[in-house]
Amino acid sequence: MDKPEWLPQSIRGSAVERRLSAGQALFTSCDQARGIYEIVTGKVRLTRIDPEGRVLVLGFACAGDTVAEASLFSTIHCCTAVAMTKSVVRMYQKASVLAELARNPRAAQAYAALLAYQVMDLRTRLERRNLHCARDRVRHYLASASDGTVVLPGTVKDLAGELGLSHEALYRTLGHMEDEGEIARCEGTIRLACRAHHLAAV
Amino acid sequence: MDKPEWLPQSIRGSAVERRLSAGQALFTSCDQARGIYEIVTGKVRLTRIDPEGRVLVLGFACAGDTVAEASLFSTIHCCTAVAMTKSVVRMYQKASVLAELARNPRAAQAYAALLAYQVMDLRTRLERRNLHCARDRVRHYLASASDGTVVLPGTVKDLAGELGLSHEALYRTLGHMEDEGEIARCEGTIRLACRAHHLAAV
DNA sequence: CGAGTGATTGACTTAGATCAATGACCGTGG
DNA sequence: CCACGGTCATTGATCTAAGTCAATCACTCG
Repeated sequence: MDKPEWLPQSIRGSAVERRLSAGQALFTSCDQARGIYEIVTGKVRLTRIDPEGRVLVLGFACAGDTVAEASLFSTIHCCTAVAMTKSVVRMYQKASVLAELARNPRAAQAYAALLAYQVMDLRTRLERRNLHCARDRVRHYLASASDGTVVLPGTVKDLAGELGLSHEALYRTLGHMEDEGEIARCEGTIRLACRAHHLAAV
Repeated sequence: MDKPEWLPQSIRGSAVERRLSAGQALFTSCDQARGIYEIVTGKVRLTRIDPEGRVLVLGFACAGDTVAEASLFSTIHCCTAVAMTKSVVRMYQKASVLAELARNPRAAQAYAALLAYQVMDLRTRLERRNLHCARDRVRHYLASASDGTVVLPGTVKDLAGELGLSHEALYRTLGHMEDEGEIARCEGTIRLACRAHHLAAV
């Protein structure tokens, strides 16, 4: 889910490559956690399926990202990873990563920093779920974009899962926000209109 | 938020103690993160206030727990910690903790494990927010109790914040579940009724 | 003994879930 | 090369669970 700078070159050699076709699962919820994965090429979607059958999007991993970092200390995976496109991944055995972390304090600290970042990110997402109005959730999501432009990592439907909205509700909300000039959409990207323009439209 | 077994005895000495009265803030959102805190006695509530002014309960820390572990890699706190009762806390300077982690691989690994656990916990909470029906969220929350009995760490109102419900909705839901025999409540604890009994009531 | 807060219940309103239908697009296999 | 099945994007209509406003009672803390 984030840059694997913390993975020292030294254990790269022990990794096993695996290729996936679009739609193929890398691992699914409750599978044995055998190690962590680095995405070499392609894109992987992380999800959980709730008891109701609803999809919770946990995130996306692109080339260079690692997934299942937190599974290092767990025997099973708690989410499902599915390749969105034809992808190549590298698996690092749990044992060798743990050994490396024990040996290399710099790597251990970088790994801890990565996890700390994820904790903060998850808290932000939890905070977003606390907003009751669909539009506020979208605004909160867009607020993370420093330059006012967000490139959607997945489909709009995926975004709906991430925001905890039905896809219909999200389509409508985006539509309204566009009508009112608050945002502009174009090919999988959303641009926040400058404040002045938006205020003018209201 | 969790047991500080990872805090090596060696840096305990450098800690600074501070005492708080009930309702007093240990730190608030956007404060400079100076270190991590261990709760010696008392109880602390971690919250975030969303843009709407709504309270998101991030968790509670009791004697022995540490808070703000993830702030070790951040310059500011992203949440607010308020003492729920008269409390005593110990602060460990950021620099000395980081130095210790760099020196002591065992501590670093334990710290990483703690963060990994938090990541999984947060994902579970996010998953809970994906449930749309109040009752399902309550069930999901209670499901984490292995023995079917949950001792509420805070007030029912706090639980409402944790579950992302208005307190009224939660009171009503708990009331209905109790009426139907699905749960039993007593002095801040909730007991899941045995399945047979519940089914009989329906 | 008031002030403040939690717990609880009632009445009303609404945002969003749900069900449903349509058009666009895409990869695939005959 | 094209028909077909699948998914995404979009919009409409309907319904309901939960939010909001409001009032009351119990309790605790100076």
